[in-house]
Amino acid sequence: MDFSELKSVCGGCTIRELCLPAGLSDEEVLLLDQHMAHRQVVKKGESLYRTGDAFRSLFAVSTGFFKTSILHEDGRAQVTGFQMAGEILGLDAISTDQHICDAVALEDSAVCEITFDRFEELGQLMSNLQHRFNKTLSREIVRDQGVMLLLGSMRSEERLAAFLVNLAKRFAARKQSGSELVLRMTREDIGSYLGLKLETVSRILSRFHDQHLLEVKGRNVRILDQQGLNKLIEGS
Amino acid sequence: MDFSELKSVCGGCTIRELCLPAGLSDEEVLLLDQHMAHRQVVKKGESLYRTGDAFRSLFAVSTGFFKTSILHEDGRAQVTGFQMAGEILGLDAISTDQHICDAVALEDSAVCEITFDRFEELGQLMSNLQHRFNKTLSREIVRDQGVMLLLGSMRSEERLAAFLVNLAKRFAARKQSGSELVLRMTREDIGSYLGLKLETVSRILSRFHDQHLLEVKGRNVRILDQQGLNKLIEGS
DNA sequence: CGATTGGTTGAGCCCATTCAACGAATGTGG
DNA sequence: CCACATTCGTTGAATGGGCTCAACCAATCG
Repeated sequence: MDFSELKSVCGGCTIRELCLPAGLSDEEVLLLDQHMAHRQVVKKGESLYRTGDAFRSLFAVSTGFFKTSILHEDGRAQVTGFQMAGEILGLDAISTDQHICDAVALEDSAVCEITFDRFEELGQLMSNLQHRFNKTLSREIVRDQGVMLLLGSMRSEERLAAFLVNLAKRFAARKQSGSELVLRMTREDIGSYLGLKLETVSRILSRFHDQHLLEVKGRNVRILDQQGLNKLIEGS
Repeated sequence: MDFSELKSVCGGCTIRELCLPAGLSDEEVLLLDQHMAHRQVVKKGESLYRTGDAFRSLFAVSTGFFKTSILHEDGRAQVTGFQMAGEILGLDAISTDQHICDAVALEDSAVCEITFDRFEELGQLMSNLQHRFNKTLSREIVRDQGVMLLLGSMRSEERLAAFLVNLAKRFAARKQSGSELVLRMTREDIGSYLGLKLETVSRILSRFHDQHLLEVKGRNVRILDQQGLNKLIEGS
Protein backbone atom coordinates (compact mmCIF):
# COMPACT_ATOMS: atom_id res chain seq x y z
CA MET A 1 0.00 0.00 0.00
CA ASP A 2 1.27 3.44 -0.89
CA PHE A 3 -0.35 6.39 0.81
CA SER A 4 2.05 8.97 -0.56
CA GLU A 5 -0.61 10.33 -2.87
CA LEU A 6 -2.78 11.36 0.06
CA LYS A 7 -2.28 14.88 1.25
CA SER A 8 -3.26 14.29 4.82
CA VAL A 9 -2.94 10.88 6.38
CA CYS A 10 -3.48 11.97 9.95
CA GLY A 11 -6.27 14.36 8.98
CA GLY A 12 -8.49 11.57 7.80
CA CYS A 13 -7.39 9.01 10.32
CA THR A 14 -10.18 7.61 12.46
CA ILE A 15 -8.01 7.34 15.56
CA ARG A 16 -6.51 10.77 15.18
CA GLU A 17 -7.65 11.81 18.64
CA LEU A 18 -5.93 8.84 20.25
CA CYS A 19 -2.63 9.44 18.51
CA LEU A 20 0.03 12.11 18.15
CA PRO A 21 -2.34 14.62 16.50
CA ALA A 22 -4.65 14.59 19.52
CA GLY A 23 -5.70 18.08 20.46
CA LEU A 24 -4.17 19.78 17.45
CA SER A 25 -6.03 22.15 15.16
CA ASP A 26 -6.71 21.12 11.57
CA GLU A 27 -3.91 23.37 10.38
CA GLU A 28 -1.50 21.93 12.88
CA VAL A 29 -2.43 18.40 11.85
CA LEU A 30 -1.75 19.33 8.26
CA LEU A 31 1.70 20.59 9.15
CA LEU A 32 2.46 17.49 11.19
CA ASP A 33 1.19 15.36 8.38
CA GLN A 34 3.57 16.82 5.86
CA HIS A 35 6.44 15.54 7.90
CA MET A 36 5.18 12.04 8.48
CA ALA A 37 6.99 9.40 6.50
CA HIS A 38 5.08 6.79 4.54
CA ARG A 39 3.00 4.26 6.31
CA GLN A 40 4.95 1.11 6.80
CA VAL A 41 3.76 -2.46 7.02
CA VAL A 42 5.07 -4.91 9.62
CA LYS A 43 4.08 -8.52 9.16
CA LYS A 44 3.10 -10.72 12.05
CA GLY A 45 6.18 -11.90 13.87
CA GLU A 46 8.45 -9.25 12.40
CA SER A 47 10.31 -6.68 14.45
CA LEU A 48 9.79 -2.98 13.95
CA TYR A 49 13.06 -2.44 15.78
CA ARG A 50 15.35 -4.40 18.06
CA THR A 51 17.33 -3.71 21.18
CA GLY A 52 20.46 -1.80 20.29
CA ASP A 53 19.16 -0.37 17.02
CA ALA A 54 19.98 3.28 16.50
CA PHE A 55 17.03 5.51 17.27
CA ARG A 56 15.81 7.53 14.35
CA SER A 57 12.04 7.62 14.45
CA LEU A 58 8.97 7.35 16.53
CA PHE A 59 6.21 5.09 15.27
CA ALA A 60 2.49 5.41 15.75
CA VAL A 61 0.60 2.16 15.44
CA SER A 62 -1.91 2.62 12.63
CA THR A 63 -3.44 -0.84 12.59
CA GLY A 64 -2.51 -4.07 14.28
CA PHE A 65 -0.92 -5.00 17.56
CA PHE A 66 2.61 -4.96 18.97
CA LYS A 67 4.47 -6.10 22.02
CA THR A 68 7.64 -4.57 23.43
CA SER A 69 10.06 -6.60 25.51
CA ILE A 70 13.43 -6.11 27.11
CA LEU A 71 16.01 -8.86 27.32
CA HIS A 72 17.97 -9.62 30.44
CA GLU A 73 21.58 -10.66 29.85
CA ASP A 74 20.89 -14.18 31.05
CA GLY A 75 18.19 -14.71 28.46
CA ARG A 76 15.13 -13.89 30.51
CA ALA A 77 12.76 -11.52 28.76
CA GLN A 78 10.23 -9.14 30.18
CA VAL A 79 7.30 -7.93 28.09
CA THR A 80 6.94 -4.25 28.95
CA GLY A 81 3.79 -3.45 27.02
CA PHE A 82 1.29 -4.14 24.30
CA GLN A 83 0.52 -1.38 21.81
CA MET A 84 -2.55 -0.95 19.67
CA ALA A 85 -3.81 1.62 17.17
CA GLY A 86 -2.86 5.16 18.09
CA GLU A 87 -0.20 4.26 20.60
CA ILE A 88 3.38 5.37 20.18
CA LEU A 89 6.40 3.11 19.89
CA GLY A 90 9.97 4.20 20.53
CA LEU A 91 9.59 6.64 23.42
CA ASP A 92 12.13 4.78 25.52
CA ALA A 93 14.83 5.26 22.89
CA ILE A 94 14.86 9.06 23.12
CA SER A 95 16.87 8.74 26.30
CA THR A 96 19.95 7.10 24.83
CA ASP A 97 19.41 7.32 21.06
CA GLN A 98 19.28 3.55 21.06
CA HIS A 99 16.30 1.27 21.31
CA ILE A 100 16.33 -0.57 24.60
CA CYS A 101 13.58 -3.03 23.75
CA ASP A 102 12.30 -5.12 20.87
CA ALA A 103 9.03 -4.19 19.21
CA VAL A 104 7.37 -7.16 17.54
CA ALA A 105 4.13 -7.21 15.58
CA LEU A 106 1.68 -9.76 16.99
CA GLU A 107 -0.47 -9.55 13.87
CA ASP A 108 -0.04 -7.99 10.44
CA SER A 109 0.25 -4.33 11.29
CA ALA A 110 0.99 -0.90 9.92
CA VAL A 111 2.75 2.03 11.53
CA CYS A 112 3.18 5.71 10.73
CA GLU A 113 6.76 6.86 11.07
CA ILE A 114 8.17 10.26 11.90
CA THR A 115 11.84 10.95 12.34
CA PHE A 116 12.46 12.31 15.79
CA ASP A 117 14.74 15.14 14.61
CA ARG A 118 11.93 16.36 12.41
CA PHE A 119 9.45 15.91 15.19
CA GLU A 120 11.50 18.00 17.59
CA GLU A 121 11.70 20.76 14.99
CA LEU A 122 7.95 20.66 14.67
CA GLY A 123 7.67 20.86 18.41
CA GLN A 124 9.60 24.13 18.27
CA LEU A 125 7.19 25.47 15.66
CA MET A 126 4.03 24.27 17.39
CA SER A 127 4.04 24.74 21.14
CA ASN A 128 0.77 22.87 21.24
CA LEU A 129 2.34 19.79 19.66
CA GLN A 130 5.20 19.94 22.12
CA HIS A 131 2.80 20.34 25.01
CA ARG A 132 0.82 17.30 23.90
CA PHE A 133 3.95 15.30 23.41
CA ASN A 134 5.10 16.09 26.94
CA LYS A 135 1.78 14.70 28.07
CA THR A 136 2.26 11.61 25.94
CA LEU A 137 5.62 10.91 27.56
CA SER A 138 4.18 11.55 30.99
CA ARG A 139 1.27 9.25 30.28
CA GLU A 140 3.70 6.48 29.48
CA ILE A 141 5.38 7.10 32.84
CA VAL A 142 2.02 6.85 34.57
CA ARG A 143 1.25 3.64 32.72
CA ASP A 144 4.57 2.12 33.69
CA GLN A 145 4.05 3.03 37.31
CA GLY A 146 0.65 1.41 37.15
CA VAL A 147 2.37 -1.77 36.01
CA MET A 148 4.81 -1.41 38.90
CA LEU A 149 1.84 -1.29 41.27
CA LEU A 150 0.41 -4.36 39.61
CA LEU A 151 3.67 -6.32 39.74
CA GLY A 152 4.65 -5.14 43.17
CA SER A 153 1.50 -5.55 45.15
CA MET A 154 -1.18 -7.56 43.39
CA ARG A 155 -1.82 -11.26 43.45
CA SER A 156 -2.06 -13.30 40.31
CA GLU A 157 -5.84 -13.15 39.95
CA GLU A 158 -5.88 -9.41 40.47
CA ARG A 159 -3.13 -8.96 37.91
CA LEU A 160 -4.94 -10.87 35.24
CA ALA A 161 -8.23 -9.15 36.00
CA ALA A 162 -6.54 -5.75 35.76
CA PHE A 163 -4.92 -6.76 32.52
CA LEU A 164 -8.18 -7.85 30.92
CA VAL A 165 -10.09 -4.80 32.11
CA ASN A 166 -7.37 -2.55 30.77
CA LEU A 167 -7.39 -4.27 27.40
CA ALA A 168 -11.17 -4.04 27.24
CA LYS A 169 -11.09 -0.32 27.98
CA ARG A 170 -8.56 0.32 25.26
CA PHE A 171 -10.54 -1.68 22.72
CA ALA A 172 -13.69 0.16 23.70
CA ALA A 173 -11.97 3.54 23.24
CA ARG A 174 -11.31 2.41 19.68
CA LYS A 175 -14.95 1.69 19.03
CA GLN A 176 -14.39 -2.00 19.21
CA SER A 177 -16.26 -4.25 21.55
CA GLY A 178 -15.22 -3.82 25.13
CA SER A 179 -16.31 -7.31 26.04
CA GLU A 180 -15.30 -9.50 23.10
CA LEU A 181 -11.54 -9.60 23.25
CA VAL A 182 -9.26 -11.32 20.82
CA LEU A 183 -5.93 -11.76 22.55
CA ARG A 184 -3.20 -11.39 19.99
CA MET A 185 -0.49 -12.51 22.36
CA THR A 186 0.34 -15.94 23.78
CA ARG A 187 -0.20 -16.99 27.38
CA GLU A 188 3.53 -16.72 27.77
CA ASP A 189 3.50 -13.08 26.65
CA ILE A 190 0.74 -12.30 29.10
CA GLY A 191 2.60 -14.11 31.82
CA SER A 192 5.81 -12.25 31.14
CA TYR A 193 3.98 -8.93 31.22
CA LEU A 194 2.27 -9.80 34.49
CA GLY A 195 5.20 -11.47 36.17
CA LEU A 196 3.56 -14.90 36.04
CA LYS A 197 4.29 -18.20 34.35
CA LEU A 198 2.22 -19.23 31.38
CA GLU A 199 0.71 -22.14 33.30
CA THR A 200 -0.52 -19.75 35.95
CA VAL A 201 -2.14 -17.52 33.35
CA SER A 202 -3.85 -20.52 31.81
CA ARG A 203 -5.06 -21.78 35.17
CA ILE A 204 -6.49 -18.43 36.18
CA LEU A 205 -8.27 -18.00 32.88
CA SER A 206 -9.85 -21.40 33.47
CA ARG A 207 -10.77 -20.37 36.99
CA PHE A 208 -12.39 -17.16 35.75
CA HIS A 209 -14.24 -19.27 33.24
CA ASP A 210 -15.51 -21.57 36.00
CA GLN A 211 -16.59 -18.55 38.01
CA HIS A 212 -18.56 -17.25 35.02
CA LEU A 213 -16.45 -14.11 34.86
CA LEU A 214 -15.24 -14.96 31.39
CA GLU A 215 -15.92 -17.17 28.46
CA VAL A 216 -12.58 -18.41 27.21
CA LYS A 217 -12.00 -20.21 23.94
CA GLY A 218 -8.31 -20.11 23.18
CA ARG A 219 -7.51 -16.52 22.38
CA ASN A 220 -11.13 -15.44 22.22
CA VAL A 221 -12.21 -14.05 25.53
CA ARG A 222 -15.63 -12.65 26.29
CA ILE A 223 -16.03 -10.70 29.49
CA LEU A 224 -19.23 -11.88 31.14
CA ASP A 225 -18.97 -10.05 34.44
CA GLN A 226 -17.07 -6.80 34.18
CA GLN A 227 -18.11 -5.83 37.67
CA GLY A 228 -16.88 -9.09 39.07
CA LEU A 229 -13.49 -8.42 37.54
CA ASN A 230 -13.39 -4.88 38.89
CA LYS A 231 -14.22 -6.20 42.32
CA LEU A 232 -11.20 -8.45 42.14
CA ILE A 233 -8.94 -5.52 41.38
CA GLU A 234 -10.20 -2.99 43.90
CA GLY A 235 -11.54 -4.85 46.86
CA SER A 236 -9.56 -7.62 48.43
CA MET B 1 17.27 30.23 53.67
CA ASP B 2 16.65 32.78 50.97
CA PHE B 3 18.57 32.41 47.76
CA SER B 4 16.72 35.15 45.92
CA GLU B 5 19.77 37.40 46.13
CA LEU B 6 21.86 35.00 44.10
CA LYS B 7 21.88 35.63 40.39
CA SER B 8 22.45 32.07 39.32
CA VAL B 9 21.50 29.16 41.52
CA CYS B 10 21.87 26.47 38.87
CA GLY B 11 25.05 28.03 37.52
CA GLY B 12 26.94 27.40 40.71
CA CYS B 13 25.24 24.17 41.60
CA THR B 14 27.58 21.25 42.03
CA ILE B 15 25.15 18.74 40.57
CA ARG B 16 24.21 20.93 37.63
CA GLU B 17 25.18 18.24 35.15
CA LEU B 18 22.91 15.69 36.80
CA CYS B 19 19.90 17.96 36.83
CA LEU B 20 17.72 19.93 34.45
CA PRO B 21 20.55 22.19 33.27
CA ALA B 22 22.57 19.20 32.05
CA GLY B 23 24.06 19.88 28.65
CA LEU B 24 23.05 23.53 28.49
CA SER B 25 25.45 26.35 27.71
CA ASP B 26 26.29 28.89 30.41
CA GLU B 27 23.96 31.42 28.80
CA GLU B 28 21.15 28.92 28.62
CA VAL B 29 21.64 28.00 32.26
CA LEU B 30 21.43 31.66 33.15
CA LEU B 31 18.13 32.00 31.31
CA LEU B 32 16.73 28.88 32.94
CA ASP B 33 17.93 30.15 36.28
CA GLN B 34 15.99 33.36 36.03
CA HIS B 35 12.80 31.40 35.91
CA MET B 36 13.47 29.07 38.77
CA ALA B 37 11.48 29.80 41.89
CA HIS B 38 13.13 29.99 45.26
CA ARG B 39 14.63 26.96 46.81
CA GLN B 40 12.20 25.32 49.13
CA VAL B 41 12.83 23.28 52.24
CA VAL B 42 10.95 20.06 52.99
CA LYS B 43 11.43 18.59 56.44
CA LYS B 44 11.82 14.89 57.02
CA GLY B 45 8.43 13.21 56.88
CA GLU B 46 6.71 16.09 55.09
CA SER B 47 5.10 15.79 51.69
CA LEU B 48 6.21 17.88 48.76
CA TYR B 49 2.92 17.03 47.11
CA ARG B 50 0.17 14.48 47.49
CA THR B 51 -1.97 12.38 45.20
CA GLY B 52 -4.68 14.52 43.69
CA ASP B 53 -2.89 17.85 44.16
CA ALA B 54 -3.11 20.14 41.17
CA PHE B 55 0.05 20.09 39.11
CA ARG B 56 1.83 23.41 38.89
CA SER B 57 5.53 22.81 39.09
CA LEU B 58 8.34 20.41 38.58
CA PHE B 59 10.82 20.05 41.41
CA ALA B 60 14.50 19.22 41.24
CA VAL B 61 15.90 17.67 44.38
CA SER B 62 18.67 19.96 45.57
CA THR B 63 19.67 18.15 48.73
CA GLY B 64 18.13 15.28 50.63
CA PHE B 65 16.17 12.25 49.70
CA PHE B 66 12.57 11.55 48.66
CA LYS B 67 10.30 8.64 48.01
CA THR B 68 7.28 8.60 45.72
CA SER B 69 4.43 6.19 46.23
CA ILE B 70 1.04 5.51 44.74
CA LEU B 71 -1.91 4.41 46.80
CA HIS B 72 -4.22 1.64 45.77
CA GLU B 73 -7.88 2.16 46.66
CA ASP B 74 -7.82 -0.67 49.20
CA GLY B 75 -5.01 0.96 51.14
CA ARG B 76 -2.07 -0.88 49.71
CA ALA B 77 0.76 1.42 48.70
CA GLN B 78 3.49 0.94 46.15
CA VAL B 79 6.72 2.90 46.37
CA THR B 80 7.55 3.85 42.79
CA GLY B 81 10.93 5.43 43.32
CA PHE B 82 13.54 7.10 45.47
CA GLN B 83 14.89 10.45 44.35
CA MET B 84 18.16 12.08 45.30
CA ALA B 85 20.00 15.28 44.39
CA GLY B 86 19.52 16.30 40.77
CA GLU B 87 16.55 14.07 40.10
CA ILE B 88 13.22 15.49 39.02
CA LEU B 89 9.93 15.11 40.87
CA GLY B 90 6.52 15.59 39.29
CA LEU B 91 7.03 14.18 35.80
CA ASP B 92 4.06 11.87 36.16
CA ALA B 93 1.70 14.78 36.79
CA ILE B 94 2.20 16.37 33.37
CA SER B 95 -0.10 13.76 31.92
CA THR B 96 -3.26 14.72 33.79
CA ASP B 97 -2.34 18.02 35.48
CA GLN B 98 -2.77 16.21 38.77
CA HIS B 99 -0.20 14.48 40.89
CA ILE B 100 -0.79 10.75 40.89
CA CYS B 101 1.62 9.93 43.68
CA ASP B 102 2.82 11.24 47.03
CA ALA B 103 6.33 12.64 47.32
CA VAL B 104 7.65 12.44 50.86
CA ALA B 105 11.01 13.64 52.15
CA LEU B 106 12.93 10.85 53.89
CA GLU B 107 15.34 13.34 55.41
CA ASP B 108 15.45 17.11 55.69
CA SER B 109 15.63 18.16 52.07
CA ALA B 110 15.53 21.09 49.70
CA VAL B 111 14.10 21.33 46.21
CA CYS B 112 14.29 23.82 43.37
CA GLU B 113 10.91 24.61 41.88
CA ILE B 114 9.97 25.69 38.39
CA THR B 115 6.42 26.18 37.24
CA PHE B 116 5.71 23.93 34.33
CA ASP B 117 4.00 26.63 32.26
CA ARG B 118 7.13 28.70 32.51
CA PHE B 119 9.26 25.70 31.75
CA GLU B 120 7.35 24.91 28.60
CA GLU B 121 7.77 28.50 27.44
CA LEU B 122 11.48 28.17 28.02
CA GLY B 123 11.47 24.97 26.03
CA GLN B 124 10.07 26.93 23.10
CA LEU B 125 12.87 29.46 23.42
CA MET B 126 15.64 26.92 23.90
CA SER B 127 15.37 23.89 21.67
CA ASN B 128 18.30 22.44 23.53
CA LEU B 129 16.45 22.59 26.83
CA GLN B 130 13.43 20.96 25.25
CA HIS B 131 15.61 18.28 23.72
CA ARG B 132 17.21 17.52 27.05
CA PHE B 133 13.86 17.45 28.76
CA ASN B 134 12.54 14.94 26.25
CA LYS B 135 15.51 12.81 27.20
CA THR B 136 14.76 13.26 30.88
CA LEU B 137 11.21 12.03 30.41
CA SER B 138 12.41 9.14 28.30
CA ARG B 139 15.00 8.24 30.90
CA GLU B 140 12.26 7.98 33.48
CA ILE B 141 10.41 5.61 31.16
CA VAL B 142 13.53 3.49 30.83
CA ARG B 143 13.99 3.48 34.58
CA ASP B 144 10.41 2.40 35.15
CA GLN B 145 10.74 -0.39 32.63
CA GLY B 146 13.87 -1.52 34.43
CA VAL B 147 11.82 -1.79 37.58
CA MET B 148 9.21 -3.76 35.64
CA LEU B 149 11.95 -6.20 34.66
CA LEU B 150 13.05 -6.42 38.26
CA LEU B 151 9.55 -6.98 39.61
CA GLY B 152 8.46 -9.26 36.82
CA SER B 153 11.32 -11.64 36.48
CA MET B 154 13.81 -11.47 39.32
CA ARG B 155 13.89 -13.37 42.57
CA SER B 156 14.13 -11.62 45.89
CA GLU B 157 17.91 -11.79 46.25
CA GLU B 158 18.42 -10.48 42.75
CA ARG B 159 16.01 -7.63 43.37
CA LEU B 160 17.74 -6.49 46.50
CA ALA B 161 21.18 -6.82 44.92
CA ALA B 162 20.03 -4.76 41.94
CA PHE B 163 18.56 -2.17 44.25
CA LEU B 164 21.75 -1.78 46.26
CA VAL B 165 23.99 -1.64 43.20
CA ASN B 166 21.74 0.99 41.66
CA LEU B 167 21.79 3.10 44.81
CA ALA B 168 25.56 2.79 45.03
CA LYS B 169 25.97 3.92 41.42
CA ARG B 170 23.82 6.95 41.98
CA PHE B 171 25.67 7.93 45.13
CA ALA B 172 28.97 7.47 43.32
CA ALA B 173 27.80 9.73 40.47
CA ARG B 174 27.28 12.40 43.14
CA LYS B 175 30.83 12.10 44.38
CA GLN B 176 29.72 10.26 47.45
CA SER B 177 31.05 6.90 48.42
CA GLY B 178 29.77 4.15 46.22
CA SER B 179 30.26 1.54 48.90
CA GLU B 180 29.19 3.22 52.16
CA LEU B 181 25.46 3.58 51.83
CA VAL B 182 23.16 5.19 54.33
CA LEU B 183 19.66 3.98 53.59
CA ARG B 184 17.23 6.76 54.28
CA MET B 185 14.18 4.55 53.84
CA THR B 186 12.75 1.84 56.05
CA ARG B 187 12.83 -1.86 55.26
CA GLU B 188 9.16 -1.54 54.50
CA ASP B 189 9.82 1.15 51.89
CA ILE B 190 12.47 -1.01 50.26
CA GLY B 191 10.12 -3.97 50.33
CA SER B 192 7.31 -2.02 48.76
CA TYR B 193 9.58 -0.77 46.02
CA LEU B 194 10.88 -4.27 45.32
CA GLY B 195 7.59 -6.10 45.69
CA LEU B 196 8.71 -7.87 48.86
CA LYS B 197 7.66 -7.88 52.49
CA LEU B 198 9.80 -6.07 55.03
CA GLU B 199 10.72 -9.33 56.74
CA THR B 200 12.03 -10.68 53.47
CA VAL B 201 14.17 -7.59 52.97
CA SER B 202 15.55 -7.94 56.47
CA ARG B 203 16.30 -11.62 56.02
CA ILE B 204 18.10 -11.12 52.73
CA LEU B 205 20.19 -8.30 54.14
CA SER B 206 21.19 -10.65 56.94
CA ARG B 207 21.96 -13.36 54.41
CA PHE B 208 24.12 -10.99 52.35
CA HIS B 209 25.85 -10.07 55.58
CA ASP B 210 26.56 -13.73 56.33
CA GLN B 211 27.89 -14.20 52.82
CA HIS B 212 30.27 -11.28 53.32
CA LEU B 213 28.65 -9.35 50.49
CA LEU B 214 27.63 -6.55 52.83
CA GLU B 215 28.23 -5.16 56.24
CA VAL B 216 24.86 -4.20 57.64
CA LYS B 217 24.30 -2.11 60.75
CA GLY B 218 20.74 -0.89 60.73
CA ARG B 219 20.53 1.62 57.93
CA ASN B 220 24.27 1.76 57.39
CA VAL B 221 25.27 -0.62 54.64
CA ARG B 222 28.77 -1.10 53.34
CA ILE B 223 29.19 -3.02 50.14
CA LEU B 224 32.04 -5.46 50.62
CA ASP B 225 31.77 -7.43 47.40
CA GLN B 226 30.39 -5.39 44.54
CA GLN B 227 31.26 -8.11 42.07
CA GLY B 228 29.44 -10.69 44.12
CA LEU B 229 26.31 -8.56 43.99
CA ASN B 230 26.65 -8.04 40.24
CA LYS B 231 26.98 -11.78 39.79
CA LEU B 232 23.69 -12.25 41.58
CA ILE B 233 21.95 -9.87 39.20
CA GLU B 234 23.36 -11.04 35.90
CA GLY B 235 24.11 -14.68 36.24
CA SER B 236 21.51 -17.01 37.64
C1' DC C 1 1.67 -36.83 7.34
C1' DG C 2 4.93 -35.74 11.22
C1' DA C 3 6.80 -31.64 13.39
C1' DT C 4 6.13 -27.60 15.82
C1' DT C 5 3.87 -24.27 18.52
C1' DG C 6 0.45 -23.04 21.84
C1' DG C 7 -2.63 -24.32 25.53
C1' DT C 8 -4.54 -27.07 29.54
C1' DT C 9 -4.22 -29.64 33.61
C1' DG C 10 -2.17 -32.40 37.50
C1' DA C 11 1.22 -33.38 41.39
C1' DG C 12 4.73 -31.95 44.25
C1' DC C 13 7.81 -28.49 45.76
C1' DC C 14 9.92 -24.20 47.22
C1' DC C 15 10.37 -19.35 47.91
C1' DA C 16 8.37 -15.75 49.94
C1' DT C 17 4.66 -14.72 53.06
C1' DT C 18 2.21 -14.76 57.42
C1' DC C 19 2.07 -14.80 62.15
C1' DA C 20 4.50 -14.09 66.12
C1' DA C 21 7.88 -12.94 69.60
C1' DC C 22 11.47 -10.12 70.86
C1' DG C 23 15.09 -6.33 70.94
C1' DA C 24 16.86 -1.70 70.02
C1' DA C 25 16.29 3.03 69.42
C1' DT C 26 13.74 7.13 69.82
C1' DG C 27 10.55 10.22 71.69
C1' DT C 28 7.14 11.93 75.20
C1' DG C 29 5.09 13.33 79.31
C1' DG C 30 4.97 13.12 84.29
C1' DC D 1 15.23 11.31 85.17
C1' DC D 2 12.50 7.27 84.41
C1' DA D 3 8.30 4.85 82.67
C1' DC D 4 6.01 4.06 78.74
C1' DA D 5 4.60 4.05 73.98
C1' DT D 6 5.91 3.84 69.36
C1' DT D 7 8.53 2.82 65.46
C1' DC D 8 11.84 0.04 63.27
C1' DG D 9 14.32 -4.12 62.69
C1' DT D 10 15.52 -9.14 63.35
C1' DT D 11 14.55 -13.88 63.58
C1' DG D 12 11.82 -18.29 63.94
C1' DA D 13 8.07 -21.61 62.55
C1' DA D 14 4.47 -22.78 59.70
C1' DT D 15 1.74 -21.87 55.63
C1' DG D 16 0.52 -21.32 50.93
C1' DG D 17 0.54 -19.24 46.24
C1' DG D 18 2.71 -19.67 42.30
C1' DC D 19 6.43 -22.42 40.18
C1' DT D 20 8.48 -26.65 38.19
C1' DC D 21 8.13 -30.72 35.91
C1' DA D 22 5.46 -33.47 33.13
C1' DA D 23 1.86 -35.44 30.32
C1' DC D 24 -1.41 -34.62 27.01
C1' DC D 25 -4.30 -32.30 23.41
C1' DA D 26 -5.44 -29.09 19.50
C1' DA D 27 -4.25 -26.30 15.74
C1' DT D 28 -1.22 -24.98 12.29
C1' DC D 29 2.22 -25.61 8.86
C1' DG D 30 5.58 -27.31 5.71
